[in-house]
Amino acid sequence: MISNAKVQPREGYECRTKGAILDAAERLFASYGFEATSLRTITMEANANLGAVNYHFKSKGGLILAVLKRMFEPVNEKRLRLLDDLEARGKPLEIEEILEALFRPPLEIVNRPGEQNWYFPRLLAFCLTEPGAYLKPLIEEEFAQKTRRFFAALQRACPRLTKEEVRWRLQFSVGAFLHTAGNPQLLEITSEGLCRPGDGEAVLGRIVGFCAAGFRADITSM
Amino acid sequence: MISNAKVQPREGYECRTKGAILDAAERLFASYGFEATSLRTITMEANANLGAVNYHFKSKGGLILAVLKRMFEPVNEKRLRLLDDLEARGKPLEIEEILEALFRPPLEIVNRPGEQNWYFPRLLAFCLTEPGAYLKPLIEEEFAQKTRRFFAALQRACPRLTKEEVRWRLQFSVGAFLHTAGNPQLLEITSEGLCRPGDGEAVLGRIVGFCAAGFRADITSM
DNA sequence: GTCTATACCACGATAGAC
DNA sequence: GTCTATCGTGGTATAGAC
Repeated sequence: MISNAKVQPREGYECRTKGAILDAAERLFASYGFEATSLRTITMEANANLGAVNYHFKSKGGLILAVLKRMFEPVNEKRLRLLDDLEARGKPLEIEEILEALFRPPLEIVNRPGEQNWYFPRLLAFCLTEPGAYLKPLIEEEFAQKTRRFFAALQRACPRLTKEEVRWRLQFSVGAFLHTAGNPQLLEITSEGLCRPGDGEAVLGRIVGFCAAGFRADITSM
Repeated sequence: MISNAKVQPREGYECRTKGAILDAAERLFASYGFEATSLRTITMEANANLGAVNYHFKSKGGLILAVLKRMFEPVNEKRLRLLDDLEARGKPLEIEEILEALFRPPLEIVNRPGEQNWYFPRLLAFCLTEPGAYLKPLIEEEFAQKTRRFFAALQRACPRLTKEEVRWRLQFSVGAFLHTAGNPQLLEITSEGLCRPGDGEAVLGRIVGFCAAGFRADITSM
């Protein structure tokens, strides 16, 4: 309570440690997974001390959360920007356009050439099946809120469907996307080489087409 | 090499240990996840010794594999039996019928009343995003092979699509299913209570309808 | 406020006795 | 087949240096 001025790092100490840990963690998590990457490896790679993790991120779960958050923020921003652009035109949105705005940003990161970002939706898919409760705040903050606008846009694009029905189909679409983009190497195995996820643009077109058809369907069996 | 006869458990020692460990592991994995469940907890619950795990299953990964395999086998058998029944009728199969044969058995397990099997597709989804390589053999053996017949059936039901295109759409469908059935509690959060996955039959109808429409779509954007 | 050193306990694996 | 003892490594908590 006495002094919270002068919270700058002292001379010789910068807050570069925090960033270095984040960088190393992101790279290592992506290569070996959360569990297989130890804090000791991360801090060694980052030229930092083991205790610094606990100081900056409280726990390993906190570090994972910070890494994921830093990765997802720009993607979600881009998604909303694309949706803004669509809505700024003034005319009604096509289902395909909405889905493309939703799926293109993460796929673009994966297919950015020369970088090892293929793992991005993989982490996303992984964090959505992670049993630990420590990811819940991230999911709520970064996703539940952001997808709300896409949900609303889809409702407007599907006036014949109930709100509930639209939400179900959004759920199916996200699942189709994650399971495909999130496990490229798994897809190659199970499809026995038939599906090559390399060409992001083609994958995007396929998914969008598939899901849009699902949104347009009249489902009678209920 | 000398004697592999007489591999019966010694007097006072039975091989009930193996089964007890499997039972306890299945229950605990489902509740707390693979990582958060320790071998010590499992063996304590099973009234067995820590070392017994290593003896019977070689490693924790081996135990996980054995648990999953025991869970998935009856489901995959039922899937193929349903497909057999359809094909035995002699007339061409509808896309909806094939998808239902694929998705009903796992959903039935989840919705079996009075048992705590809600986690079944959860484990399935989890094991498909698990970074560790130790699940690959299971995936190949239990899934890649079994889905081959469903793939073939879908090809026959969609004569206008190329082999590759059918395989992509099967991938999307599986993703839609897993992401929905695999994380019921997550769905309730992100949909803000709008989607209640409780009624398995309704969910099945929705997913099947959604995916079947996707299979019927003419996707021009490629 | 930032970082270091260090100790602690739980975990998975293994070797060897019974 | 089963059990015990022990090892190396992991995440975490803390006291104290700068």
